[in-house]
Amino acid sequence: MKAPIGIRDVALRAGVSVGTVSNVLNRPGVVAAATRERVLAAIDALGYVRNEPARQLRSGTARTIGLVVLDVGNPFFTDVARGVEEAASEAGHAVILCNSGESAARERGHVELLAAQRVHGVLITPVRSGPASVRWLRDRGISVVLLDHPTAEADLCSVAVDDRHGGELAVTHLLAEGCERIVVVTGPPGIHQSAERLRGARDAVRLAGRAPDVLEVLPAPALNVACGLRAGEQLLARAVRPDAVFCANDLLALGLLQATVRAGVRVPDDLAIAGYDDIDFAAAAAVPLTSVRQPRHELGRAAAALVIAESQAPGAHEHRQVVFTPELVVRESSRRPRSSVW
Amino acid sequence: MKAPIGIRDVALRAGVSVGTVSNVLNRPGVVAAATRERVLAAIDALGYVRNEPARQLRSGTARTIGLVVLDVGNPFFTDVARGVEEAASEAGHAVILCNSGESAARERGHVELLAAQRVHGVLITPVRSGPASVRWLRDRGISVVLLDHPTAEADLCSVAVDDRHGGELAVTHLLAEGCERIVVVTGPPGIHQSAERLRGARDAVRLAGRAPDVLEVLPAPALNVACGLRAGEQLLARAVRPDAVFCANDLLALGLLQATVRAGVRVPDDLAIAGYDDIDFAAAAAVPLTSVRQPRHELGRAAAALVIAESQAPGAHEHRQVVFTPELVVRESSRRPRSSVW
DNA sequence: AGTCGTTGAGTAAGCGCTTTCTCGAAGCGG
DNA sequence: CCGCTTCGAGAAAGCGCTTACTCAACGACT
Repeated sequence: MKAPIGIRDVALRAGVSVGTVSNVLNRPGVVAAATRERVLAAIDALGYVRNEPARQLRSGTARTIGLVVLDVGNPFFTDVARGVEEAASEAGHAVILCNSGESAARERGHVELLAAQRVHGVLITPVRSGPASVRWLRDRGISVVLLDHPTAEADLCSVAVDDRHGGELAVTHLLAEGCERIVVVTGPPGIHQSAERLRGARDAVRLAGRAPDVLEVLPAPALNVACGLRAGEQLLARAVRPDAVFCANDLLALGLLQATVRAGVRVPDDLAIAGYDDIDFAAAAAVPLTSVRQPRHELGRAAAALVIAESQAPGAHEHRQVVFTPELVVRESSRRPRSSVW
Repeated sequence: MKAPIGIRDVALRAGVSVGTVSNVLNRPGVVAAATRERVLAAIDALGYVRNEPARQLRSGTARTIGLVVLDVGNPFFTDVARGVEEAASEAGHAVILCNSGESAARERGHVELLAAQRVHGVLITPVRSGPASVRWLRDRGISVVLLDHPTAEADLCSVAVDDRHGGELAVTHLLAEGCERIVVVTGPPGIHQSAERLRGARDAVRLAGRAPDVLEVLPAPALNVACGLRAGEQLLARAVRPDAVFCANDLLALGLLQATVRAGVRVPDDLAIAGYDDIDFAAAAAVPLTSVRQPRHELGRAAAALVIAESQAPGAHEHRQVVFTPELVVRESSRRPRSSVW
C-alpha cells in the first residue's frame, strides 16, 4: 500500500498546477488541447482515481443516489433496481441499494444513513404511506421520489403503476372464466399496493354486476412465498373451497400454487390462480401463472430520471406524478376448461 | 430548502466549540457528562445529521463497503447480499451493491466507481478468475475479499463454498438413484463456480467406478431461467434422452424443469433433476427440486466481517481463506421410484 | 502557599478537491 | 507601435469535519 495518488501528484508530473488538472477533469473545454493531453497522460501513467468524497465536499453535489425498497428478495424489486441502476449510471451516478424488509425501523435507519452520505436524491418505496421518512429527507434538502407508490401531494415526484386497475383486470378475467367464489390474498394492511389491488378487485365485481360476497379477503402477514404456502394450507383446510384465488403478488401466488398442487388440487380446473407482478418465475412455474405485468424496468428508469432532474434544478422543478398502466398476462393457471364455464 | 445544518450551528446552540461537538460524536468519553447532554440536545433540536463525506475526507476512513455480484436477479446473491448488509450495518457501515451481470466491462466500471468513492473495502465475485480487478483495487490500497470464489494466493482473503464437493454430492446421489445417462448443464466456461461443480460431478463418477461417459456436458450461455428453458428444449429434441440432469444452479434447473414438465416428461420418473444453491423457489417448485444448499447468509456475513477486519488493521492483517461445506437437500425431483432402480 | 498532575474545553491546521480571481502572453485593429 | 481583448494557466480560499495541541481551572500534594 503506497501513498495514495492525488491531484497534486498528477499536476507535478504533467508540469501544471492542480487547478488545471481539475479543469481537465471537470471542464475540459477551457484547457488547451496540448495541456489536456499532457495531463491525461499523467493521470493514466499514475493510475489516478478521483477522490469523490472530496469533490463532493467542495462542490456540494453528490453523484450518488439512494434506493430503498421493501424486499430485495422479490424479483420485482430487483428488476426495478436494475432499471434504476441503468439510468443512474448513464447519468454518471452510483446507487446505494437499501432493503427495508417491510420494517419501518430499518427504513428509518437507511434513510438516516443516506442523509449522512449527502446523497443526491432518494428513491423510496415507503413501508407506510405516511410521509414520515419522506418529509424528514426533504426537510434536509434531499430530493425524494416515491417509487411504486402514488401520491396526492403536488410537491412530490412519484412513479407508480395503477394498482387499482391491475386488480380490476385480474378479477374481471377470473369472473369471465366463470369463477364464483374468489378469495383475494392481500398483504399486511399498511402496504398501499396490496390495498389498491383489492379495491380494484371490488370494482371488478361491481362492474360485472355481481354481489359483493363473490369476493372474500384473506390477509397474509407478508408478501412472500412462505406466507403464500400458509395461505394455501388455510384454504385447503376449509370445508367449502373457493374456485379462484387472486394474490397480491406473485410470491404469494407461487407459494399458494405449490401448496394446492401438492395437495392434489387441479389448477386451473379445481382452482384458478392469478398473481401480480409477472416475475420471471411466474411464467416458469409448473403451472404457468396468470399475472398482472408491470413495467418494472421502466418504473426504475423513470424514477431515477426524475430524481436526477429534480436535484439538478432544485428551485424551478415541476413535480410530476407518473402512472404506468399494468397489463394482464393470461396463462394456464386461470384458463378454465369450457365445461365449467357452461 | 433551508441552509444545511452543520456542526457549527450545533456548537453555537450548545454554547461550545466545534471541536467539542465533534468529540461528543466520536469520543464521547472525553467530554463531561453535562456538556455532552447539552450538545446532544442541540443536535436533536436542530435535526443535525453528520456530513459523512467530510468526515471521511478528514479522517481518511470510510464507513462504506462495496459489493459486486454476478447477478442481482439470482436469489442466491440477494441472500448473500442480505448477509453482507446485516454484518455491515452491525459494524456501522453502508453497502453499495453493484451488479456486474456477468460482464467484465460492467464489473470494471463498478470497481472504478467504488475506488473513486474511497470505500473501506470491496467484496467481489469476479466475472473471470483472473485477478485484474482485484489487483487494480489493491494497488490503490483498497481491501478486497473474494466472495463465493476461492483463491490460492495467500495475500488475499476469500470466502467460498466447496463447489467441487457440492457437485460430487449431487451426482453421487443421482447415481445412487440408478441414473445411467446424466447430463450436466454448466454455465459459461469462464465462471469458476460452475466449472468446479462439473469437476465434482466427474469425481463422483470416478469414485462410483463408472465409465466417464455416464456424464455428458451441456454448456449454457448464462446461469438463468431462460437458458434453462432452452437447455430443456434441446434435450427434448434428442432421440435418446438422458435419465437425469444436474444443473449448475437452480435458475437453470427451474427453467429446465418447466420445459420438460410442460412437454409431458414425468419428473422424477422419466427424468431426475438436481439443481444447485437451494434458493427458496427450488422448494416451492411444483416438483420440489433437489438441490445443493449453500450457507448463503453466512457467506455474506463472513465476507463482510473479513473485509472490515482487514481494513481496520491494514498492516498486520493475516489473510484467511474460508471455505464452507455445502449440503445436499433431496426432494421429489430426484427420488426415483423403486421400479426403475431395480 | 507553591507546584504539578488532571480534566475538559477551545484553537487551528489541514484532508483533496473545485472554483473564482488574477495575471501574463499573445493576437490585432487603429 | 500601443492599448485592447481573449485565452489559458496559476494562486488561493475554503467545503465540513477531525484531531493534534494548547491552556485554563482545580485539587492534591509537598
